[in-house]
Amino acid sequence: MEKADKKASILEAAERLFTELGYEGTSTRQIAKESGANMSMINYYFGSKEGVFMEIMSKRIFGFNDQLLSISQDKLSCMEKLLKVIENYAKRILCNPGLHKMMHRELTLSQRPEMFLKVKNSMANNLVMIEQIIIDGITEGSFRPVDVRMLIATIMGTISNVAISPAKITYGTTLDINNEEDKTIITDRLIAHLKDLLIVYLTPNNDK
Amino acid sequence: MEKADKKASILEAAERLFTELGYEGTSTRQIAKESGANMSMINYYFGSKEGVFMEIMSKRIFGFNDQLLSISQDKLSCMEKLLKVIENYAKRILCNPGLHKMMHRELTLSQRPEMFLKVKNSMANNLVMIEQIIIDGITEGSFRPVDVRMLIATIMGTISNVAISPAKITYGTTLDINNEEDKTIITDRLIAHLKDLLIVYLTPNNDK
DNA sequence: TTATATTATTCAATCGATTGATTAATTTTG
DNA sequence: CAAAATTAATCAATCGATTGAATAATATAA
Repeated sequence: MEKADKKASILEAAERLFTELGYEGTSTRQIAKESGANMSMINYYFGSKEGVFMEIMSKRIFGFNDQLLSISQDKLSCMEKLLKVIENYAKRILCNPGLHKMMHRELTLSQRPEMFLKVKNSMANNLVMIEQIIIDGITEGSFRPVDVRMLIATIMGTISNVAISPAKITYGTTLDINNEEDKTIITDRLIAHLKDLLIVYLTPNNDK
Repeated sequence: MEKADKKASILEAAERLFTELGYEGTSTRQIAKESGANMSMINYYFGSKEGVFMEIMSKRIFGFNDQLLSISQDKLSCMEKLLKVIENYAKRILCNPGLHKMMHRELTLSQRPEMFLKVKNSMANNLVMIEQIIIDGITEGSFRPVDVRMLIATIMGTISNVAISPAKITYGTTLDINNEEDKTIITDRLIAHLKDLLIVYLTPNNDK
């Protein structure tokens, strides 16, 4: 096996194990076994177990932020911007729920400060961008005045909840987010719901 | 130190450590050290490390379900029921965010099936009760027809997001959920937001 | 009550197993 | 050949758990 293959297979196995069992719950021996590599190869390529973890998370988180930025600069109405950003955000999280689970766990642990900061900053980036769109909408009068931070908690919380909750709990009866076909259905349903919710909630009331 | 004290101090230290460092990230030696107990006392009282964990979670989860049931049987309108249930649910989660973090982590791990089931069932219980209230409201025409499961994801996701997200990320600038005074403010703000959101979103549109 | 038996609690010491990491030797590659 | 890649063997440290003995508390018997 060539170098690139072995390195990739370690990352692949490690990501799957970290996702399922958590960082502490995964041993380097498991990673080696599942990837078909010798234990020493982990330290040879990544320096340490934490090095593998950092590489996985860094690679995944990278690009997670830049993509949304362009949308917020498009010539669209605030509502169009908001819906588009959320759609992208939801798709990106649901296409890899395992990573989101991992990020969420890191966010609730005080074990690895460096990783905590990385995840926190990644999330904060998305937050401020969404915040700015909503504030703009309220300022120009196209949005009702609302508790912006709490609304963002609703947006991110909804997406997160769908991504994390066990199959068959969140969504109807038989859908399973781990099934590729169902995943598309769930994603569309989530986006449709968020659009409906935000349009109804943010559109100023004409009755008054 | 008397028996009850020692047993309690082990549980107390363990809960704090499990919350901060996760189950795998906490060693029995740490628990013993922080609680001032001998290591073997952990096994003497709880059988194993997992026994301590189960006891903590069981005690906390117990009662989390029954309390909401009475509300759903009160003589209230669907909207009043829904808002009351959510208020109770939010308060209960925010009064102990650490426990919620722990439950959430267990929900994303496939390490301890028994614990996973316990947490899952606890959440599912709350879910079906909220679901029934919303379905009733839609059936009798006092609620708009909506994607019920997705709306529940929004409700639970919002509360969860506020409970889990690091201080100063979710809510404004200086509020910290670990500060007892701020916690009240945040809880009230969250409840007010959810009430506003649900009333606006679920109230049938008179324009049409 | 007092002496004895039983049970519950606490302790230091240590168990075998596993952890992440390193070494030195070997193979593969260019 | 030399450099890079891979291996088996091993390291000290720590893991959760158990041991047997000592102490404290309680119950029983006289």
